[in-house]
Amino acid sequence: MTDPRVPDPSEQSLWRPLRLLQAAMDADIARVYADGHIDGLKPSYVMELLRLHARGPLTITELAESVGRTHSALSQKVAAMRTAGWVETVAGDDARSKKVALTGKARAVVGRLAAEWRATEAALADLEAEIPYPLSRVVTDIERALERRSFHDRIAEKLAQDPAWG
Amino acid sequence: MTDPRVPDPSEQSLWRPLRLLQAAMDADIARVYADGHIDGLKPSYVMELLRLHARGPLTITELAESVGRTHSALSQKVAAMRTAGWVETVAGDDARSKKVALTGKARAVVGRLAAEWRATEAALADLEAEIPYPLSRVVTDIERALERRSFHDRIAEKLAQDPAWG
DNA sequence: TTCCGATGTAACAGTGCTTATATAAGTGCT
DNA sequence: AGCACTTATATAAGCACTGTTACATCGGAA
Repeated sequence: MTDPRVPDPSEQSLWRPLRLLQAAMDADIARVYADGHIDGLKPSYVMELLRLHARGPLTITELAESVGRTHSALSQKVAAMRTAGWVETVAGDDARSKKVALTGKARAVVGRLAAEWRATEAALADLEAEIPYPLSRVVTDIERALERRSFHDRIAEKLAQDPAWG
Repeated sequence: MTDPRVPDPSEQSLWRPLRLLQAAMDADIARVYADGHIDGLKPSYVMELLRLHARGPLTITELAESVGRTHSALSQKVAAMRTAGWVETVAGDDARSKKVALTGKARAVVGRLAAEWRATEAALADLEAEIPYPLSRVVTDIERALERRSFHDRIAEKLAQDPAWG
């Protein structure tokens, strides 16, 4: 029952450690947010808040396009953020488009969010400096390799060579 | 309004490319499954099917423990897989525990799933060989660095140094 | 007036969990 | 045997999150 040709996902060689590492780092980032405990702020709002802070008031449509979602999805998210008191709608260029702007409450905490963000980036940069070959270079190495031949095509080729296939 | 001290997540330096890369590779793996178009097989079932194939019939509780979920969660997943015709319940060691086993239909396709899995691993191994410094070494490098000091602590330290904090 | 553009909202889909409860079967004690 | 307790599984109900489609509204432009 332990056929070596039958891979057991639990023993996965490469993909899994990478995922675990990334999940662990994500969890640590989440812990940082939790440490700072900003009351009622959902982590999923942070990106929008920082973007509004960096770019100033944006319309729903602009926000939607910047994250590749429908206006409806963003409208709902913004509505939730408004209910939670993080954003408010101000008059836009004409009366049909409104701009989403940070509230005072949001402005009071966005500095800390930005600091957390910078700290995460800085920690990552330090981590990079500490290892022999920077992660960012590996990423671009891989990206270049995948430009030459996509991951999908590589898998398909291996598959075609596998006698158990077809 | 474009304060350089205010990070805009859309311009994120390091984390984002890594996520995008991983998402792109995930999407390619999903495409491989879609190519093979095994009717009605949800990608989320693949792991369990391969595990059952590799290890033989397992109880719900064993499956639950192996993925770190409650038995209830697994019971529901197994029920769905049973409805879809991928697994059946066979008698276990005593009458209260049942073992989850692959059906003939599942056995007919699990060879292909295993081949896809192997192909993905092989493609990954080739990709590794193609880049100057293997991803797996970077992963262990980072793991070792994080053993010395956790990512959380690194971020917290950076945060403490940030005048905008507090 | 008619249409478009921007937004809001209702209804719902789907994944993947959780808690609490139900049912049944084994185990140990008296 | 009768009882309490534990183990294994099933199921009901619901939540959190995230997203979708379809429709409604309202202001501006031609």
